[in-house]
Amino acid sequence: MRCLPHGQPQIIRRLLLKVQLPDGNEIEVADGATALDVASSIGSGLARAAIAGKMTKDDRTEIVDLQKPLPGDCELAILTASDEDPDSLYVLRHSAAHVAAEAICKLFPEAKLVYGPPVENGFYYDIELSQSITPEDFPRIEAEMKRIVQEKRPFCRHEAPREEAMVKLRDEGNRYKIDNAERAEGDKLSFYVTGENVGSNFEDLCIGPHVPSTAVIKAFKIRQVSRSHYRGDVNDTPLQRVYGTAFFKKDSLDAYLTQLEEAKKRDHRVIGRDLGLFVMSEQVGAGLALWLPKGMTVRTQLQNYLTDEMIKLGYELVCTPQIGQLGLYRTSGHYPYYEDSQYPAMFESDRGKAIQSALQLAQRVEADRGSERKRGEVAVQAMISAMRQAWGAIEGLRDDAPLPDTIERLYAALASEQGYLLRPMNCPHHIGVYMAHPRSYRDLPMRIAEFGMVYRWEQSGELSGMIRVRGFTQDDAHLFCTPDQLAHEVLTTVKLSRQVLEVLNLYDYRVRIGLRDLASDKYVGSPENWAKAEAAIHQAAVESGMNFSEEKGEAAFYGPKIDFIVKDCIGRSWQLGTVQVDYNLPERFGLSYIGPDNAPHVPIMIHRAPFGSMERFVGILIEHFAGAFPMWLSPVQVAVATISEKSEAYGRQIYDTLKNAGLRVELDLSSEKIGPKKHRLRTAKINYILVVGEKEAQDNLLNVNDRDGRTIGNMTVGAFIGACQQEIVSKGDTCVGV
RNA sequence: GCCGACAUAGCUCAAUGGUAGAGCACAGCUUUCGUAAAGCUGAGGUUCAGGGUUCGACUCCCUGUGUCGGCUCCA
Repeated sequence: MRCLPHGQPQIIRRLLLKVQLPDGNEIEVADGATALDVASSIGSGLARAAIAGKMTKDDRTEIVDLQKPLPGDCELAILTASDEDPDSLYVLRHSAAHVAAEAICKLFPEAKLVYGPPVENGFYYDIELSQSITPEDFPRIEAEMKRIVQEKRPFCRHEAPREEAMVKLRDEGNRYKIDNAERAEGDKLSFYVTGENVGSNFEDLCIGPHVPSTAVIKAFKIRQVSRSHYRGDVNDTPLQRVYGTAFFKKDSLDAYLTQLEEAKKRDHRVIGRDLGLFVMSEQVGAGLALWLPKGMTVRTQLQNYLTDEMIKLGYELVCTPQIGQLGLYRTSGHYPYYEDSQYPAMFESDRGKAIQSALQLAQRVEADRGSERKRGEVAVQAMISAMRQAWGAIEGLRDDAPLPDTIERLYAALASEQGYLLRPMNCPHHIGVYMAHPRSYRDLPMRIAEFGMVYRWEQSGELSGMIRVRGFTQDDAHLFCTPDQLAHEVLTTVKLSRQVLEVLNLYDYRVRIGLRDLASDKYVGSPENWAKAEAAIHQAAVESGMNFSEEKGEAAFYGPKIDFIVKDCIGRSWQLGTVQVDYNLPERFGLSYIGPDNAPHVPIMIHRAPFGSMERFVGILIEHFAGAFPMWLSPVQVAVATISEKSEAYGRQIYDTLKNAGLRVELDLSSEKIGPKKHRLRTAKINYILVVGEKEAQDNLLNVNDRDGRTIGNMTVGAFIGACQQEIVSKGDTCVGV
């Protein structure tokens, strides 16, 4: 028994901690025990495999170092060196980031470390370094990392009181670390040394946790280097961001890298070109897709499907133009608030065009400094005086005013100029449809739909194939309803959105409720309206039974929304379908219906687009199916390939029969051998390839092959057509077989 | 928009300041072929556009356009 200094027997208040394990068992360990102690008490094998603990106490879960004493009774899971466990990988990759940073610092002594977190599929480290790191440097970095790993150095945590630590950081003089430390919470700061030798081994300010030793980091790869800015601020210091990944096992790394290679082959930009689905033309303009006939076939099938479903649900189709008067968008709030995100307005009068030009010049000059700015200001003044001579003075505009005032006056002058805007959204036009007649509550809900093309001036760096474009087609509809009808209509639209994803086998989506950010001023409408709209959206999400996350600041400017988000083949997330509840635009446009009380009421609008954008949706779909569309969507469903010229007549006869049966069919009479012919047709992702030669002609049969290389067998034409029709109706089942 | 890289035949890529080339695809011919690539021949180029340096530019410099990877943004 330990004794107190006074020699009195110690009264032991607490000897044991209760630790609940994932299997439900509870074990007791000594006070001060660590996750490693718990692992050891369960088994030495587990202790060897352990890399961290996942501890829950007071409903808070955190991942902790193996060596950290447990704070009291808790739940604890031991994280082991498993590539299957995202938590284990998270810790591993955090540690790998430290090793990468050490390697980079050794090779580039000038490098200043900024921030190096684990991310979804690996880690990155932001570094300030004037010299560019290039892919040619990656093998050197990896070799240096390998050396560090082979030294089997432990990760050792050190804590210091905040003030003491800050002194040390200031001595080091790395502004980023000082900044990070200042933003860290708590009265202590922690550091991790990669090794046992404080002072000589690599050390980084870090909250942890880390794996016990570099030896655990068995498989890693530096993959990419790119640019970023400190704290994401483009005006702050430019940094180099080195991306890497790490796994516990080499096989897992290899599998991951192979998967990335495979994913690249699914890229819709490559498949879209190879299969002749769409092109992007430099002559037409960035972000403006040209749908080729085969791509348009896919799109038309999707549109027909959705249209049929909408008609069943009581929607009606409308068609509206792609531009509209500026006044419309002033009322809606799109113009000039979102001016930067729109194609420039087309002003009608010379005066309007001149003011627009002067404003654009003034805005550009405002960003300049020094003599360049002085020259610019002179040019702006010259434009203004020329305008005065031509059309008279612009109200409030003085020659000697500072540039910001001039910009404000030009803006004000532009506000009364007439012109047109390429529409960024369809809703104002659909509101025009609503306003075509007086409406009664008996007309509601009114559901109007249009595959409407809209144009947005996306930043040039954002454009990406069909997935992020400047001109796109929304499968847009607007529902106008009474408050009583709202909940039911929102729920129905949510169901429709899920239905279209799932009919295409797209189950891997997440649902996000976008709410208003109270701190932002980008929203229109009253807090009461917002509260009602957000409640309606929330209720629909709950009733639909989906898992969802709620995110502030993701609402549309007129209302909250439910977004369906999917990933492309290289892991980027994109919004597809959306459902939005809007109390505000009806108010802004003064919409009304006559209620049963014979008084006017303001309807509520629902904006919804299950595909979102046809361009983006088809892009994602190309990647999802790797170009091998289910038969109902395929641009070419069947190919007839003749063995030789001797079978040409029979081939033509089969082709005509299939075409008359409504199948999309291609005839290949070329003089190649059947091997290369099949190869070409399979590469074109045609669902079924019918080989026809003298034998088939004699027996009046088809030799049916699929695009995966399987020979299905011989069938009669009638049986084949029947199976195809069945497969088309099923929207995804395989029905052709013998 | 910012940072960086890139732009050569339809596609993938060569050509280091001195006559722009290959494979695949395409066209013609030969072959009439039985299930993952037959042979020969041919055509195809304002080397993204415009300007500059140079005796001479695909190559070096500037500007613009576009593409890619990030950042930032996405009503």
